[in-house]
Formats: sequence, C-alpha cells, structure tokens
Amino acid sequence: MAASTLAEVAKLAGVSQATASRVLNGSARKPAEGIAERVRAAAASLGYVANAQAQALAKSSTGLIGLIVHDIADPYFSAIAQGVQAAARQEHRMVLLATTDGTPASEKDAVMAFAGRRAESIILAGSRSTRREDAGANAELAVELDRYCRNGGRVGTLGQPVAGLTETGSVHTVEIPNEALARELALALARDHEGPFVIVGGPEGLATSDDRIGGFQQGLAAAGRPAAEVVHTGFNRNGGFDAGDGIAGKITAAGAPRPCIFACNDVMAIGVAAALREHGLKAPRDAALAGFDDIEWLRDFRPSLSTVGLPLEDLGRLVTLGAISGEAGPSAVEGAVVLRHSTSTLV
Amino acid sequence: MAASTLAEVAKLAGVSQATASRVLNGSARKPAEGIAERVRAAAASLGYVANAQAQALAKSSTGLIGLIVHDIADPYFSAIAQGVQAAARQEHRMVLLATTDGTPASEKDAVMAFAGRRAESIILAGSRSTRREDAGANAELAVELDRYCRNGGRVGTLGQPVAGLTETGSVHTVEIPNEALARELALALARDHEGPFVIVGGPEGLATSDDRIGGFQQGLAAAGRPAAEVVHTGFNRNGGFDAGDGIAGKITAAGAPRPCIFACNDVMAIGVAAALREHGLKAPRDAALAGFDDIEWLRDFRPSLSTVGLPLEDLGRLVTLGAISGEAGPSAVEGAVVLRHSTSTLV
DNA sequence: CTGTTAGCGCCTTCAG
DNA sequence: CTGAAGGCGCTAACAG
Repeated sequence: MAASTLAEVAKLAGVSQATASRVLNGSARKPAEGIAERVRAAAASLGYVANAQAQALAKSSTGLIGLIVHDIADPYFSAIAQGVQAAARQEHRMVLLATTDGTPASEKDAVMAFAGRRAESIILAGSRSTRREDAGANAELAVELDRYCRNGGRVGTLGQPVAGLTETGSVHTVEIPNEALARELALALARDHEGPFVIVGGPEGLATSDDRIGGFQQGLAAAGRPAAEVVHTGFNRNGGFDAGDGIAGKITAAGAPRPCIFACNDVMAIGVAAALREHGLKAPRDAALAGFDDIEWLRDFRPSLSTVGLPLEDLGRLVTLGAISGEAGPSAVEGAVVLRHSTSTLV
Repeated sequence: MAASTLAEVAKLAGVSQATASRVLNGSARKPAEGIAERVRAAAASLGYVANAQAQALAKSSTGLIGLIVHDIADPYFSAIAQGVQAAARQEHRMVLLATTDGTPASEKDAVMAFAGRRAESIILAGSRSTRREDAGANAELAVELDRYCRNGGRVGTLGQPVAGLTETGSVHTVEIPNEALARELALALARDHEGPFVIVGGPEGLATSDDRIGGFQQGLAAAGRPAAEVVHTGFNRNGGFDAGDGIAGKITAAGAPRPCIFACNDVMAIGVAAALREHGLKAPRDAALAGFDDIEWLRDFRPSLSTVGLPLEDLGRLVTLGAISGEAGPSAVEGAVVLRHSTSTLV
C-alpha cells in the first residue's frame, strides 16, 4: 500500500507540507487560490489519496464506527445494518462489521478489535444473553466496554442495555418494547382465539426472546387466559421448524383443540409453518400462527403472517446517530401489532 | 480515544518500548519470560489495547478489507457478506462495509474511501453496469481501481470483471456462470412447458440481469422455441411486482395461453407471484414461474420456487480469499437448476 | 536479549 | 499567509 504522500505532493507543488495539507484536507484557513490550484494539480497528477490511518493518528479521530451483529445474513440484522450504514454515511463515517456467534465472549472479542482500531462508537445490535453460563463472559464484555467508554468511546445498544456497565454516560440504548408489544399481540390474539396458546421461543436466557415470551404471557393473563406452554428452541428458522414439528404431532392427536402459536420472531414462525405443512397442516386452518419483527422479505408469504412490526432500519439509524452524537440514556422506538391472515378466524 | 500507550506500559514495566512491543504484539523474537511477565502485567493493569492505526502506519499493512455491496438488506448481498466476513475473520482481517446505490459513481466513491483507509483488498460484490450513461463513471471507477492496484491493493470481483481495468494482475474475479445456468434453466423449462415464455429482468445494462436474459434466450433457441418477450424493470421485489402486474393482465385476457415467467432473481420472482396473486392468479396453475439465486429465506415460500441455486456464502468466501492471497485471474463456482413446484405441470 | 534511533504520513502549534 | 518543527503510537533496523 505505497501510495504517494503529502510530502511528495508538496514537493511537486513547490510548497510546504503544511500548505498542501491545508488545501487538500479540510482546514479552517485556506491558502491563496493560486497556490491552492498548484497543490490540487500536483495531487491529481500523483493520484494522491490521503492516508486516513495517518490522519487518524495525528488528530486521534478515526471516523470509524463498529457494528456487531449475530448474523449478517439474518434479515433482521441486515435490515438494521442498512440503517446503521445509512446513518454512518450521512455522518461521514465508515462502518466496520463484525459478526459473532451470539455469545458475549465473541462479542467481547469484537469490542476489543474495534477498540484497537479506535472506532469512535460501537453498536451492539444483537440480543443480550442472561444465561447463567454466560455470566462470566458478560462481565468481561462489560469490563471491556467500560474501558472503551473511559477512553472516550461511545456505545450504542439495541433492545436491552448491556448489564454491568458503569460508564452509562456514554451508552445510548434504543429500547425495543418487546415486552409491551408482545403483550399487545397476546391481547389482540386472545380476542379472537378460543383455544390454547403455545409460545415458540429461543433458548432460555436470550433477552429478546425472554422479553417477548414474558410480555405475551402477561397479555394472556390480562385477557384472563391460562399461561401458554413454552417451547425453547433455536432462535432461527430451523428452531421454529423443530418446534413446529413437535407441535404438529399434538395438533393431529384426536380431539385436540386448535392452538394459537406465537413464534418469537418471524423467521421462526416461517419454520413453524414449514413444519406444519409437512404434516399436512396449515395456518390458520389448523393453528393460528403469529411471529414478531415483520421482516420485509417475508411479507409475501402465505398465509400472510400476523406479527409485530418493528422499524428495523430506523432502529439501526437511531442507535447509530445516538451513539455518534453521544447522547446518553435510552431512546425508544414504536412498533405495532399487525394482524394478517395467519391468525384469521374466518377459515 | 485516549487509551494508554505502549510507552506508558513500557515505563510502568521498566523496559523499553521495543521490548514491550515485542512481548505484546507478535514479534519473531520473544523476550525473556521474566520480563515478558512484567510487561503483560503492566499492560493488563493499564488496560492497554494496541492502536491498530499506529501499527498500520508503522508496518504499512492495515488488515482491512473493504466490501462494496448494492444493498446489504438484500438477502443476496447479505448472504455474500456473511461469506466475506467468515473468510476475513479466518484470515484475521476486519471488514469495512460500504453500500452504494448500485451506480459505478458511488462505487468509485467507496473505492476511494477504502483506498484512503488503506484497505488491503476491496471486494466488489454487485453487478457491473454496461449502460451507456454509466460509461463515464465506469471509466473513472476503473481508473480508481487501477490506481489502487498500482499502490499494492488487491481487488476481488463477483460475477463480472470490471471493464477497462489494466492492472488485471491484482484482480481476482469469481465468475458466476449466469449465462450458462440461465441457459440450462431455459432448457429444463422448455422440456415441460408448452406456452410462451416471458422474462422479467432488471434494467437494461445491468450485467447480471443481461447475462441471465441472454442465457435464457439461448436456451430457448436451443430448444427450438421462439425468443421470450422481455420486460425490463427494477431488479428487486417491487420491480417484479410491477412486471407481474402487467403480465397478469395479459394472462386473464380471453384465450391467452399459460405463460412461463422467468424472473431474473428470486426476489423479483416473489414480486411477480405477489402481483399474480392480487389478480387471483397463481403459479403454477395460471403461469409457470422461475427465479434465480435460490435465496435461503425464500425456500419456504409457496409455491416453492423453481430457480438456480448459487452458493452465495461460498462466493463471498472465495472472492475474499482470492483477493487476500492475491491470486490473479478468475476462479469459478458452480450452480444448479432446481425445479420445484412453481413450474410444475401437474397442476 | 535489550535498548536506542529512525521513521510510517499527517496535523498543528509556533515562528517568520 | 506560509514554512519549520514536533508529535500522534508503533515497528524495525541497528547498536550494545
């Protein structure tokens, strides 16, 4: 990576580095237009491209923002990433991307890598884990983030804040009202649905999943319904498929009532639908089915999926702008229950 | 971003910077274990995190790889990004992400930004444009990439190489056999399908789309069929929807034969299916429908979509490894026609 | 095996 | 308004 340097440009233009720097890279004081023109010509003829690393070192500001997601191929995260990218571009920042396996341990690694690169802010897009076995790694993650903040870094979190953080002054969290929305969804479904409820959630200890499960149960209780059975599985399409496979067996049992299945995200709901289909069952005829997120790519699925709409791209944009501007504290975003055909009673 | 520095660590440990550097950051020669321990202790107590910017400047190698996609929220690109990310992590690189609007002009901007950051390789994941009006921007893009290569950068391209590049020695292209596969698809469909063919493609001049259209027409010709009518529209879901809307009108016309619609990518095919549905039509009953890419998230769509499977994640992985290793020239990847229900004749 | 000395490319006071 | 000098944090040749 041996490009031409400012020194070369300056020499060619017959001026000092300082002058060349002032004309080429934004400086408060603009040199005389005659000189400026010479410098620009020299730069162009050499194909000069300022070394951002060196600039970053000199003014200790990198213009980098780090984005940590569980899986960039998951439409939930890629929609968020789109928003992050849009905000970053608008603010003249570049985004560094890291995907993790979802464990706080690998998130810690990503944070350290970003800290090493001196990213100005770090966005944690994935759900927090509250599993007992992750407690240690979570603590280490918090330590790393605290250190990062103490050194001047900003942190943006989506959904839940990171537990154990002390430098909360530089953390911006965009709260996703998972619990409240799941509660609303349950109330809406309880209105039309007679039979028992089943919740298909992610692994226990995945905060987003747990919040949605909890909220849904609250809603059921508020509607005077018994608590739903909860199936814990992978927080993805295949998890949903596995759970759906098991549920299908119960549905086909003689005399079983038609259940209402709440999958904790849309992708899982699709998995459930696929499993039901394999058993010759389909929503809403044999079971009502709802998801969460309202993933854009899934809107053309049939039966159209009842779900909770979340402005994913905005989420990414908001958390990024919040982190960049250094606004501490939480901001919030709105979602909305969307009832479609998969929970219809007009079969 | 004022973290503690190597100098501070060295002072605290009572050694020279060089020694501290040798123990903390990988060096060929390892200092005595006693000293090393002191240095590590000092680093830990200070929470030292090496400044990658400074390291990059000193050894002129950044460990950065730049990824340029049209739209990270598009499952086609996010699957590729996943592969790129995986390869990057394996090779201890970080990925910088840029999304463009798909025009060569904005791609040029991204290349310049990456060049400024001294990324060691740049991956261009999106289709090239051959539109007349993009000729100028394409040329500028080529100039920028050439300069980047001349300065030691590596370029990885997916699908088609960038036109007008002279520094081909440092460009690695993973070719996607769009034309051949589309041809195969046409042959397979012509076998079962009697009626006329319609192609729903992206805007004219989008290389990937044009290649698929061309290949499909070749296949039809080889099967002794008349050329298909081609509808040009947006290379995305909504484009497919618009085209499908128009086609639906013709299908419902009295006495019209059942057409076979080839949408140049899966997402467009979904749009077509949605539009047909709005007109009370559905595949395969009223029209056969095929896509391209075999996007994972769409496999649960019904009718299941006939398409051409592409190993998207591998594509990302391959182009990244190729670009990192500096292997010049093209490598290739295989795809396969997958016939599913949407083109079934057993209605 | 350790420490010293130069830079890497740029920005930014400070003089002139 | 311009030029000279020092420093950002680190690595890599040298010397000891």
